[in-house]
Amino acid sequence: MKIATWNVNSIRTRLEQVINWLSENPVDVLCLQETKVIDQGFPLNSFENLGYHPYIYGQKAYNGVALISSQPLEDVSMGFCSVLKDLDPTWDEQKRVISGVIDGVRIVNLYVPNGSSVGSEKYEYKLRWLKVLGKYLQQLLLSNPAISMCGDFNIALEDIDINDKVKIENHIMASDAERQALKDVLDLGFADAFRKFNQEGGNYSWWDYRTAAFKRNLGWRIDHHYLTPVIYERAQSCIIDVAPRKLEKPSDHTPVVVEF
Amino acid sequence: MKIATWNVNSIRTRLEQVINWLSENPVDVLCLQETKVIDQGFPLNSFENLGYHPYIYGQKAYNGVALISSQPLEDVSMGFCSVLKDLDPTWDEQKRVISGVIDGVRIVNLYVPNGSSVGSEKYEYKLRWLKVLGKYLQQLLLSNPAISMCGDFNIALEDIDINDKVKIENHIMASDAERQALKDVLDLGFADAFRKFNQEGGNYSWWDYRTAAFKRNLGWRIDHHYLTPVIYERAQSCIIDVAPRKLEKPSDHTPVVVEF
DNA sequence: GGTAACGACG
DNA sequence: CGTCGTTACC
Repeated sequence: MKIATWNVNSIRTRLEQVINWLSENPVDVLCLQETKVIDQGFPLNSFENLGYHPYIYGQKAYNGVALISSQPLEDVSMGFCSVLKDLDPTWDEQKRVISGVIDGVRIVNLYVPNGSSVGSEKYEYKLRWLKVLGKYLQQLLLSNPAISMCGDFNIALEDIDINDKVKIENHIMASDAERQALKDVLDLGFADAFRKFNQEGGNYSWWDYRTAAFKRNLGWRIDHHYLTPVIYERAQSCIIDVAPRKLEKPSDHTPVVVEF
Repeated sequence: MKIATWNVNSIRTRLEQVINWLSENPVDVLCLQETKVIDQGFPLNSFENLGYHPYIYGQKAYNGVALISSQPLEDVSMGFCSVLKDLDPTWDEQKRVISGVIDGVRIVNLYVPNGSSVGSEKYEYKLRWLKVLGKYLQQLLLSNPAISMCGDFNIALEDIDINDKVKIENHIMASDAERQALKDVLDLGFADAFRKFNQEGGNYSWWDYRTAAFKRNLGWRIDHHYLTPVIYERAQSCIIDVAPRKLEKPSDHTPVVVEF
């Protein structure tokens, strides 16, 4: 099974690129982040015409996630609150979580808050959000131990996931508290699929639009696939496909594909 | 001599199309309207690299005209006021007029105000602007009887210049007062080059972006070449080149080329 | 429908 | 740098 994650930074702006990529890179599920469109504006037809089944969870201007599945998904759920019944419903105001089951595997697609800068209001929200994510996954694990979680985590777990031109010290996406919050989540039983196959630095999935970061390969590896043991054991590859980032008017992120 | 007029609706957005067109359609002078950029932002190099001499007169966001000449122009003048010394300088706040001499022929490039709707403040401005234009041309004619005036006139002089789906009655760009104001100007000795060669309707130079007007050929002929007798007599052709309007992300206007 | 400017966000 | 939302203009 092939699962791809791609923060497309607006599905409407990137539609042609996404459709082209998907045509040449068929996957079982394509997990999109930052679709940046309300559900009525999502280009469902483009994916249906390719034979895919889109499941969308969007909002105006910001955030927004989607699952583009080769076959109908089971038990699709949008947001945290449909899984965590007692959770404050404001946690679902930002559309950052969508999940569904394919061939017995639960796919969880996340757009983790960026956090703006260390110590900011948004940073605190990011940390709290990761705590909620932990509870959400605990709940999901109760009914299904086979989870493939992916998305834009907006966190580089290790220093080798970041180009060395960056002053990592207290940098957003690299601060200790963020990393620890993510590690706490992963301690539920998730392992990084990419690191099963590759121990090298210099592998990035995101390059800032500013300062010509891509041309200078000043990137970050912040888009991940995290797998629970039953899935991790059978994982065969995890590849960052840099090609889409080279196109005209690209997303700042590029797809990452895991096969298991 | 070949003179082209083209309202490009932003030279920065349309640069590639304009350069491609000019490469395949060399002219002596290309007259641009709605460049929509201040002079520091005008892509001079792109034209210079093609061997042309650009003369620009732009402003922020709106209006803006330019002469792109195959050879250096003489006696280039920007705006009304440099010709009409006693004119209120506010007439040059909107950049709509540029002129220069090539091979003894004065080229006048205009972006006539649109006028918004009949009876509006902007409509009155359009009528007053055309009166000033008349005085401007009178002054120019004193020193040179050979004038080739072109541009986006935002006026369809005859009903056959407008598709018949439009209710012409008091429509902006077709009202009696506008037509009369333009006719008063033309009475100084200008004749419509296009009508020397073509008496048919259905020939348009502008199609509204809205309502799929181009696909349905619901256009207007509002981009004109008006020639004084010495030039008009030797005119050999006047062609509307519809091709650029068929491209992706086109201007709403297409080039009109006169040869004399 | 498609320009541009501006401010917010990343 | 490059999204979006807004406003203004055509």
